[in-house]
Amino acid sequence: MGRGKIVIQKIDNSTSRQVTFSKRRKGLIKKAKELSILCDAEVGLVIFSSTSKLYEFASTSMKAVIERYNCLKEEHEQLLNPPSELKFWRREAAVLRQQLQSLQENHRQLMGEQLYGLSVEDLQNLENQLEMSLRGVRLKKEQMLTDEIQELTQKGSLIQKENLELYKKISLIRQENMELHRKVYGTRDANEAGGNAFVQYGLNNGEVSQLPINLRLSQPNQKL
Amino acid sequence: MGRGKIVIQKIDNSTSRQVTFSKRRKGLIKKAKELSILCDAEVGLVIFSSTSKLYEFASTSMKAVIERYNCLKEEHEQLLNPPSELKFWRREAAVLRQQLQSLQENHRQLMGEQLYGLSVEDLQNLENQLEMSLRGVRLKKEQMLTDEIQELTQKGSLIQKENLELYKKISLIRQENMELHRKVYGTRDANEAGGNAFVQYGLNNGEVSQLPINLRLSQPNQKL
DNA sequence: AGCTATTCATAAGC
DNA sequence: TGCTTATGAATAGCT
Repeated sequence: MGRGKIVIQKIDNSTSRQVTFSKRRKGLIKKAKELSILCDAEVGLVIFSSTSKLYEFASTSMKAVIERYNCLKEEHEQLLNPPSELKFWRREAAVLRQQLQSLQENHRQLMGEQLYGLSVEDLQNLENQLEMSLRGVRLKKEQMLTDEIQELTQKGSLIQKENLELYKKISLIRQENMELHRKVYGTRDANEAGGNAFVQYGLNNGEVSQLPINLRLSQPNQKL
Repeated sequence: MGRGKIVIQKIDNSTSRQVTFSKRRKGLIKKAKELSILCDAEVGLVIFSSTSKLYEFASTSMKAVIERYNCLKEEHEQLLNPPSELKFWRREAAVLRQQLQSLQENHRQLMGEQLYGLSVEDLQNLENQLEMSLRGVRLKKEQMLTDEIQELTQKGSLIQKENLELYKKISLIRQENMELHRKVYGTRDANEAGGNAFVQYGLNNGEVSQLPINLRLSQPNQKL
């Protein structure tokens, strides 16, 4: 019924499909309504579009139709009725509460509390568990500290290298400076004005170069 | 669409109504099916005849359609039905589930697992906690062992006392026996028939009296 | 249950 | 989305 015959299969063109859906949905609901009136029938119609939009028609009310339907097919009632859903959530809460309590007791025992009901064997197991956990935690901590130390050591040695370079540069510049002095003031004493500052910076060159070694020393002593 | 136009109202003639119901019902279901196929929609259709006979069509399954329908409606109704016990229990379950998850994470860390997100400080705290727990558990275990040992020691010394009493009795009875022997057989040797049994039981009197001391010795060495 | 005249729904186009 | 129109489908009333 239309300008041309169509085959009943999914309409490829999305727009066309949307238009057809709109038209036919309207027609279907109209016919459902007519049937219910003409023939004194109770009709319920639910339509979900491909975009999940809901359209519905019910001659009485959808709730009544579904309930009547469920009454006839008593199997489903469990998940669909509000009272049974209430039951479900109550049970769910009870189960969760029990799990929580059990875990809390376990937790308290792991924290060294509430040990009254335990046998010596239970206590021994708990002790073993705690020792194992402790070992794991210590291992992890050590690993992290070791990593950090390694990183610091690397950074330290890098900085040390940089320092050495800087010292070399300073020494070069100082030499250059002294030569310039000599050229400017003749062969007289060069340590007068510009020289002092350099001497202070470069005073204890050997001491600074030992710093990275100190950093390395703290690494291997961490084990317990 | 028929030989004549009809008004949409309940058909009086029962037979005619029955016929129309049959025809239109078939048509309605056909159109519902076509809509679901053409437009990729999920459709559910329930029809109760005036004689309460059920006819149904569902593109997927009626159960799925009704569940989907209820899911959508529940979200809507939640805002309209504030004082719902259902709502309460759902929230309760959600809260409990969250608590449980939090505790589970904590628990796993206490068990030395899942330490990936923790800082060195966290790990140190965890280690301290575990050490404290371990101390508590060991203390409790020791206490129980000490108690048990004390009890055993008490029982042992009680039994030892009882033994001593028994030895005294035996010794008395033996003397009495020997005297009786003397009276019966004259001044001759008394260690012949009846005497042997007693001698075997009482042979090493001094050794038995040292047993309770052994029990006591094991008590103070338990600490670690 | 079949038939057919008639009405209706709707595909295509704008 | 709405309106129009040609056309096929649905079906009212009859047999």
